[in-house]
Amino acid sequence: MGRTPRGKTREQVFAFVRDRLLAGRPPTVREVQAAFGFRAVQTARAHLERLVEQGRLAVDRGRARGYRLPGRTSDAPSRTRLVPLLGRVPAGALDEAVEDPDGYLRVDARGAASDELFALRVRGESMVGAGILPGDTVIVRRQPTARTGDIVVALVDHDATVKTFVSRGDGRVTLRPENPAFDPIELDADAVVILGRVIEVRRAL
Amino acid sequence: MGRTPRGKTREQVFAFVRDRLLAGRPPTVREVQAAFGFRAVQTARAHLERLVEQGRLAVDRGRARGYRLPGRTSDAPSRTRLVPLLGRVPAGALDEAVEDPDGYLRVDARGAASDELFALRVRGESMVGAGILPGDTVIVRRQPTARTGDIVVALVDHDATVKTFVSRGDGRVTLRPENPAFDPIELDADAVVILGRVIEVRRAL
DNA sequence: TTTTAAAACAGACAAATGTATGCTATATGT
DNA sequence: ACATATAGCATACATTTGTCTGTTTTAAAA
Repeated sequence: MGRTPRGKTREQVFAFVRDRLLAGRPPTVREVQAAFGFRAVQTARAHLERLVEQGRLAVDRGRARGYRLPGRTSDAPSRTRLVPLLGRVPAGALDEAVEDPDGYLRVDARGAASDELFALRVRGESMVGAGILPGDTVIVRRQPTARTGDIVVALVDHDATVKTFVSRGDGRVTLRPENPAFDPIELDADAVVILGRVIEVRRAL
Repeated sequence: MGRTPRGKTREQVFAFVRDRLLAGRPPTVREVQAAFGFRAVQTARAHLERLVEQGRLAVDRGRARGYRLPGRTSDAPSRTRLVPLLGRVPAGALDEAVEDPDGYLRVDARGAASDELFALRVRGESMVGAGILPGDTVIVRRQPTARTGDIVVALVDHDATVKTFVSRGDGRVTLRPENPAFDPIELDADAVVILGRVIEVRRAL
């Protein structure tokens, strides 16, 4: 009946579908219909199809709950990955820890594949000088080596720890805390076990 | 034909469904069937139902793509919102700035609606003591008031700044930098313009 | 005002999808 | 070796869901 002003309902439909998709629960056409009280399925479908025409939604034709967010828009974070948040990393069993995570974070992946990333809660104050506080979450890219100055997650005494990596010329490396109250850890270069490099820090307040 | 060892296929089915759910694309029974090459729909369904019995999956009965991860909301980023990243906030025109963002971040919203949040790049070193460094991104929940100890975004001299909010008893408030090299800002309580409270800090390395 | 396109409604059909029943084969424990 | 629960197969059916055709109403443009 053309009741609402032009395009207004459409915006609300888009917001509804987008939120459902971001929540991981794609809606059916009839769920959109019900959400807006349309008395005809086709009303909901017309809105959805128009959004597809505009490129604001994508769709798997013929599939139930087939509407999607378009793969890559310039506005939206194009490639977000789900990254496992690990409670602890017992003695090198990284792969096993990844299989049973405490949860998942959504991370804007900049070139890294999903299985290359994991997240970890920071314990202790050894990195406060670098702006990494206890309870912060660090997102780590798995890699066995590092460069001087990288902040890395390394295995020390069967526990994962966050430190600044410093390669020295004499075949030894230093894991440097960024807190004068802590002492640097020195190891043989071939004895240090690096789990990965910290690529992002997050803190909820 | 009972080919695979007990429970082994089930694990793989669970991993498959879990990954699909985390990716926001719940599978149908027949998609599970196809993914594992089962020749009968019921084979896939039996696995899924068993996982539901075990409590490892939940299900919306009768709904297409109705399998879900059980309640543990920590497992799935249940409500992620797209939050506008603002380049600058010129003199209070927050609504206009939100209309023309530099981009979007995906944020796990804990109760906050999408239009209540925005993100901002931090300039200056005034908050390094709180682990907020220049270039960090702060995610802000829009609110006009704050409590003592909150880290807020406030308008000072027509520019947005991040400071710790301290309410004093005498009708004045202090915006406190967390860096001894900076001086606190004192204002009348009714003169301070608070744009919102910082709820998350992110730093890309 | 007239015209036009968008918004909404109504009913129907077909495909996708969840569900059920009965059967066979095999791994596993006793 | 035997019993048994599990894994898997085949087929059918009911519901959900995507899709289509046609009509009516109304906001916005001409």
